[in-house]
Amino acid sequence: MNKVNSCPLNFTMNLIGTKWKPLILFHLLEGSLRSGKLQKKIPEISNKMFTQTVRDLEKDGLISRKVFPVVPPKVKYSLTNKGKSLEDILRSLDKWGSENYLD
Amino acid sequence: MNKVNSCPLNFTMNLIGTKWKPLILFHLLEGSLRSGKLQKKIPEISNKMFTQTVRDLEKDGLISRKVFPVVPPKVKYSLTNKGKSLEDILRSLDKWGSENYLD
DNA sequence: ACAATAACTTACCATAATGTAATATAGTTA
DNA sequence: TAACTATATTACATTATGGTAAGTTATTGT
Repeated sequence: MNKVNSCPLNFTMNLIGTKWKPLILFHLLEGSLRSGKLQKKIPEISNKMFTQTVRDLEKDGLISRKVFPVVPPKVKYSLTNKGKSLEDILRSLDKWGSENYLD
Repeated sequence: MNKVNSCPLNFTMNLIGTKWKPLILFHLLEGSLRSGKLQKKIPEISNKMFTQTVRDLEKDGLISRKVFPVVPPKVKYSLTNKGKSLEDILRSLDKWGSENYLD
């Protein structure tokens, strides 16, 4: 996508304005989670989109990924400080949704 | 798109989580604007996407569209109360963008 | 009569986002 | 030795989003 940012808002939307990103960040607000548990918080997401989305978020420095060298694999995701700085926004978006769900 | 909402946040993102919607809403925060003026605030948007997006926003009750029966046409867009209720969120998103632009 | 105007609308095409299903990995347990 | 595990990857298909360029409208100014 040709990501032009005519204003800061646009920059933000290009970073988190997708179907799954805010949802994943939101579920990590309560603390770090193993990959499987995080994914189960979002039943509708496919395996592929989950991996793809957390990779994107990691690339953009919003979450961190810690791999434990065990078998079967163990991976934990958590918010970075940058990710945490979105907390108010994520909660506001969620709140707005709950207030406007019925319309 | 199959819009499933496992949490309110998802509902919100399905409503405004696109490339242009937040931008248009944002520029209407300062008051109503004629179609052409609004579009010029967002130089990168194509004619088609502009119309398509304002129609979507109108359908979802976030903006209102007033047509003046004159020639050449005159159309004004403004935020509805529902749209105005996004003000804090829009400004927060914009603020976050300006604070994280450089990274 | 004819171009200029503002706000669309349409047809057509390209790219990005998302989905499904199958497969890989390699120790642990049966 | 074969199934089980949690995590991830790959190939392939579909749907959503975005873009370009041309056409439409009806009155006003020339």
